[in-house]
Amino acid sequence: MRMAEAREEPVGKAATILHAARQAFLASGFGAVSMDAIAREAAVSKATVYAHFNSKEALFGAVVADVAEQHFAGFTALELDPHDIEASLTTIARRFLDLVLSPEAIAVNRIIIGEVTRFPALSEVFWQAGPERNRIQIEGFLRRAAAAGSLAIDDVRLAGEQFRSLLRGEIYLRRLFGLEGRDDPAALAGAAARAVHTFLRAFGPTSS
Amino acid sequence: MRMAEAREEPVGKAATILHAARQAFLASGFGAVSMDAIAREAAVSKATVYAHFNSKEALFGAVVADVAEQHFAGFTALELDPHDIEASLTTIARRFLDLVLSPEAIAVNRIIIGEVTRFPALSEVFWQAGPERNRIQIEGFLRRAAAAGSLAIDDVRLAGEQFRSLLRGEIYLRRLFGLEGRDDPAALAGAAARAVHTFLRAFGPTSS
DNA sequence: GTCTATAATTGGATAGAC
DNA sequence: GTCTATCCAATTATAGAC
Repeated sequence: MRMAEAREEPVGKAATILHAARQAFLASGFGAVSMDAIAREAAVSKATVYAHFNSKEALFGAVVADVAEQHFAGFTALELDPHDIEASLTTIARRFLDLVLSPEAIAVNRIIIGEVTRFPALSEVFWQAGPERNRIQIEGFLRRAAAAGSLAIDDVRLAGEQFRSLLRGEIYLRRLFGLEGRDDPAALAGAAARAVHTFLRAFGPTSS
Repeated sequence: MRMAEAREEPVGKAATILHAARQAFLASGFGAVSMDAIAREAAVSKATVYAHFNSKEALFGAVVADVAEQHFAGFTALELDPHDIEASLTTIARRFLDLVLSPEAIAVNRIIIGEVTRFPALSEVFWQAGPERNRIQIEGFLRRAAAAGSLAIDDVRLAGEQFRSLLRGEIYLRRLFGLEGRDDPAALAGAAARAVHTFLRAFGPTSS
């Protein structure tokens, strides 16, 4: 039985190459990064890169799968109290925004969107590993909250989609377009609060 | 005084080249398109392309500016009646979705997002020509509706942002990721109706 | 301005030694 | 598996004739 590999200091050439490729692709996209640059960054020869990954496309796919799997795995809403609706929604909101607005998530979104015509399959992989998981977690909570009488929801799927849409807001798009940098945590909390506020105006127990 | 140039059949080599480049870039992105391909498509030599545009980057920039300017120019909400709130919001909603979900808009979004690290300035150009215009039009209507007592809005800017976010919903993201094709108009109308419905639950005159 | 032909470079991928 | 050296195709950009 082995320990899990460290995240910061990759062990082995394959991990080193994957790590270097990840940095490079997330920073510059697919087209602007050369295999030479990746090999240089990983401090190995190009032949070694090809010994582990058959092509640039394959390496790119491995990076996307790696990022998606690792980055979105932790999102959960299981332990939240459906009776304390505002606090629970606010917690979900902050977790969601922390995740989707993180520089790494934005970078992955960018390259997948930009290369969707060249790698249509990657979108599907990413969507299942990322947004779908978030959706299921959030819908689970909304369902429990509706059952507890904390929310007046007919269509849980729709309400969940609208909640996530309110959360993303304009800031997510502006980040994708590179129009603003990293928010301070206070701004993020404010965005979460405004989305929760409006969501509760529409779906709160007293609204219908 | 000359007539405006026809849109379908570009007049002159420069326009022909721009047209061909537009088709190619929108279909495949920046990196996957070669100047050879553009010259071939435009039925001119590569030297002629370079006679009109100094570089591939410059040609790309011209395409983005052209698309942004032309595509978003027509969005307006000026003539809508703030007293017939549901109908007016629904009209805005359909126009907005028609625009932002159109294949051409999705394609432009994709290439700008994908190349944002290589062409940071293009995002700004596009944002001003597109989303900002939509925002201003929609806020103008919301302000009139709030003044008329048709909506209960404190912060017009926020309400407008949330309305647009509800409209984009999941479908906009799924389009960006290439996960679904062109909607039939009925589905689009349904998405508009659901967003308006929720918006009115939150901001309608009876809700607060 | 427009063409043909070509320069100059880059970049993905591999051969062969160790 | 790993390296050095190299091949080969594609691509941006330009020279020079008309």
